[in-house]
Amino acid sequence: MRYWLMKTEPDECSIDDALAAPRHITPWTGVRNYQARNFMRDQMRVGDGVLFYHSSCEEPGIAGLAEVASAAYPDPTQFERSSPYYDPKAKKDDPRWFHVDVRALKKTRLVPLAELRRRKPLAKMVLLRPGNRLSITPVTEGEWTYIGKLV
DNA sequence: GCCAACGTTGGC
DNA sequence: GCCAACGTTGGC
Repeated sequence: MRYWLMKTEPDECSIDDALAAPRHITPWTGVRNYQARNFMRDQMRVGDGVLFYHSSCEEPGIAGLAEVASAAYPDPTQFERSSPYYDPKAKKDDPRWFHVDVRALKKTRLVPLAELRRRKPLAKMVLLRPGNRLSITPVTEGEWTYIGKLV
């Protein structure tokens, strides 16, 4: 069992949106970064823990808890010409982008980025590394447990 | 809206 | 395979 932090823009899909979806499931489409794709495709397993993170918004931070709900499968938006995530180089028989389904479990209090930075036990979180922009980052078991008590 | 940091692209 | 130019991310 592994743990992850997944960023989403609440304007696009907030924790409330994810909880309102059928069976609380959101297909995590639109990831167009190879490292993030590889995490989903190669390392995620059904049941892995997910910190649901709001980014690019008024108050960035952890907003909820979720879990990985499927194995990785090809992202259909890469083939949709009208989609902002359309990738002309992706081929049907050789998809470039993969994603998993995420099941939202609960909304938590918003734990702001500034608070995460302040918490000594979280000092080594990948999310907090200077210059980090990855939309999916691994979380250690220690960090997961600590954050579980915070929220 | 700014801008620093980073990833990707493509010419050579 | 290098690297400059460009586009994107995301906090502020």
